[in-house]
Amino acid sequence: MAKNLLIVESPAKAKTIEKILGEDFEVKSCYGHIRDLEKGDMGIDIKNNYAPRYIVPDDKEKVVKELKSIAKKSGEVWLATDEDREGEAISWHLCEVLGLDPGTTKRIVFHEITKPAIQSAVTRPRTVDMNLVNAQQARRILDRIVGFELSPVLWRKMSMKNNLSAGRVQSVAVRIIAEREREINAFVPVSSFKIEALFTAKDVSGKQVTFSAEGKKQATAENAEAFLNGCKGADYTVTDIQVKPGKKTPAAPFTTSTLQQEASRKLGYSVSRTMLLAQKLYESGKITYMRTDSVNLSETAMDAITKQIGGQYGERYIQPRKYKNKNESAQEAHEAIRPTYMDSFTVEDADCRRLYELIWKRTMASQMADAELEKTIAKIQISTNKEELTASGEVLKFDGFLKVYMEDRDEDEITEEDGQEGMLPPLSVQQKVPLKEMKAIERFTRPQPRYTEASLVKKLEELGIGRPSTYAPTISTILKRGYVEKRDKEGVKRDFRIFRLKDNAVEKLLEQENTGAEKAKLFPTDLGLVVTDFLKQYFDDIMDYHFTARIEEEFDEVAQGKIQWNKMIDDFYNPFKKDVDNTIEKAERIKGERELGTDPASGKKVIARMGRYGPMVQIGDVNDEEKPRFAKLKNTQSIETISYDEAMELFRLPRNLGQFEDTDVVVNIGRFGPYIAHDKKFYSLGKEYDPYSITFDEATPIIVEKRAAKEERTIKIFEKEKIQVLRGPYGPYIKQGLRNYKLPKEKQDNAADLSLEEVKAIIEEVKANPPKRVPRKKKGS
DNA sequence: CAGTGAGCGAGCTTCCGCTTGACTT
Repeated sequence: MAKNLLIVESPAKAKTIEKILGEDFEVKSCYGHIRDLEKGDMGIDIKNNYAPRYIVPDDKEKVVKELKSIAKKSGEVWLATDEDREGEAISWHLCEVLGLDPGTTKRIVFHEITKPAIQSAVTRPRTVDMNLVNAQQARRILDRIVGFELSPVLWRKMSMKNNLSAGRVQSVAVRIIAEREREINAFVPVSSFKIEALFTAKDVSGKQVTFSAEGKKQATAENAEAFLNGCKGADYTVTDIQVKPGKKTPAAPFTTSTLQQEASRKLGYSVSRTMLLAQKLYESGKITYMRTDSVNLSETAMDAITKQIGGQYGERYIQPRKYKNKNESAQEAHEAIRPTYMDSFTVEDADCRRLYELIWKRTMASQMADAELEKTIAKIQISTNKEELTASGEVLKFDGFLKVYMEDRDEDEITEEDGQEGMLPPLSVQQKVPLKEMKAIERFTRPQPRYTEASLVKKLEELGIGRPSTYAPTISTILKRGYVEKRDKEGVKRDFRIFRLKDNAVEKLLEQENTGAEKAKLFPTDLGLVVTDFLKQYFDDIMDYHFTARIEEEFDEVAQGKIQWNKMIDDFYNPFKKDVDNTIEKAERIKGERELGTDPASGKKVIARMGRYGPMVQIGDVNDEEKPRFAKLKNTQSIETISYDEAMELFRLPRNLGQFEDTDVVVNIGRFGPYIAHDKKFYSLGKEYDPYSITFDEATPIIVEKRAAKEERTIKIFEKEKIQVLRGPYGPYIKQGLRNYKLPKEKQDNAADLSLEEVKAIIEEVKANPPKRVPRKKKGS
């Protein structure tokens, strides 16, 4: 009898399942979605109730062809795609493509790749849930409409020629970054004074040790100084000691987003790097599936984990726990990310190994006992006034899960108290403690930190925007479009005041700290800011942080069969399309203009704005008789923050340094950075030169040197035909216009002897058989 | 490669969500 064909989404999964199911089944993978909306005309027949037009994309034809031929030879076809909206749709598309009846074809689901789960699934097949499929179609069609209607609006209204884009997910992601940047720009730090006293006491072994206590924060320098003066000559007495037990609880096993966050915090991996390494671990059978929003662990996994904990650390460390998802939008088609085998430790590649160890530890910790603490709080009375000081200490009584793993926190979650609590020496009530010194230290409030890739993912997940499979690609998209940049920012020095009480005298000190430094953070570009403002102005609902959550509710209703998907889309489309048409008709071109002041020389306005080639400053108006002056912003500058003085500085270019060999030497910044123009030729300036200050005497040697270097590279020139034979890093080559042509091996040695005819023949030859290139990827990765 | 800063308007770009693949300067 012919084997049955079982189709799953992932090939690695197919292999495992085939082993479990044995002889009766051949298990194949469809590699995710096999059909998508056609690109032309949105792929949707709007007038015909939004009927979708599906095609099999080029890169899926091979898979579909193979599945068709196997299906033909097989007994029954079983569909075992993931149990979520997308998985259900994939099953339906498979029916359509393979000519199966969705009403009778067997559909099975499981949340974990374990023998019992799969064997029991096979005993309870169902059929494709068309309501769920329709919810997916609605999701797909809405995203297509939003993306393919909004993007062209940007093409029309932006002067920049880049292939701009907008969408339900990416545009909100950019908005998050943009708004954080503006919060930071608008932030005014407020200072206050933290009171910190150092005392001495004997520890258990009788040795004198120092411990610290805190007082009430003082709002102003005057208050702080007065407080310290008020403590002169005081005695300090312990009045109360409280000892409280405390505990710490382990974090849930990893999902895609929490793995990305921890790998970023602990290992410094970018989101896409984490996914690449996790993919490798998954393919080599080391971990379970890495694109998941579930924190659930299978029964078999729980057994293996507790067994491992018991063997390695002892029974006391075991505490089995079931975790529940907080996230409402979670679809939980898979397990949490965990090692497939808890007793497996060999991972070859070092980067993979670090990620694997992180996953292993987190998984172990999730089933381990709480850490037990003892927290001590001592109150210390000041004899000269009513205020009191508080000393607190923490002692770990039982390490529990901390033996293995402790989750890191993001910057914005770290409070002032963190890291303060050390050990306290044994103290008793009525004990007098001698003061070493007391300080009032000025501290400033801080704005929220900029987002890292991983903290952006966290935010998106909280808002229910995007899915585990799209977090990394979304970040790539907004970086690639130039809406956002990932970079460091240097901090600035800031003075802060300290008052110190020591030996009954108060003195004032001034110290410096570094503030505002950022590493590998996401910054919006001017393009990102301007596009966000525009979309918010005209498409407020799409840009709303809760838009996705709201339509998800409607998709759920479609999935429950409460509403028709085309009705839902129709309700969305009509008002949306009106907004699109209205915007195209009425909205001005996007300029992001900002007035900076008046140019004293001409009396004309100085403005910063978006130009065709990016952010720029301009003196005068295009409608003036005299043409306006233009200058490009530097990479680190922004329309929003550039000052008048900085703008005027930019107009110092181009600078004419004087005459060399009877022609002008001009310094400017062009498309490819700073350069010297001389005698109709261009010479790039290296980083070591500043175009604003380079002198004539520095510039001329550069011209001479670069000219000589170029001559050395030139083998032969056919002036009339504008063809050059040049010496490059990979050997001699021919250059005609913008294109380069590689010389065939046998002609490389005597390139200088080439005739015009030979050169032309080579060009024709290369043109006829162009060297194969790596195909351009559609999405950044 | 390097002036520009808007627009002739040929024909093109673009979305989100599933999955992995692969050959060349």
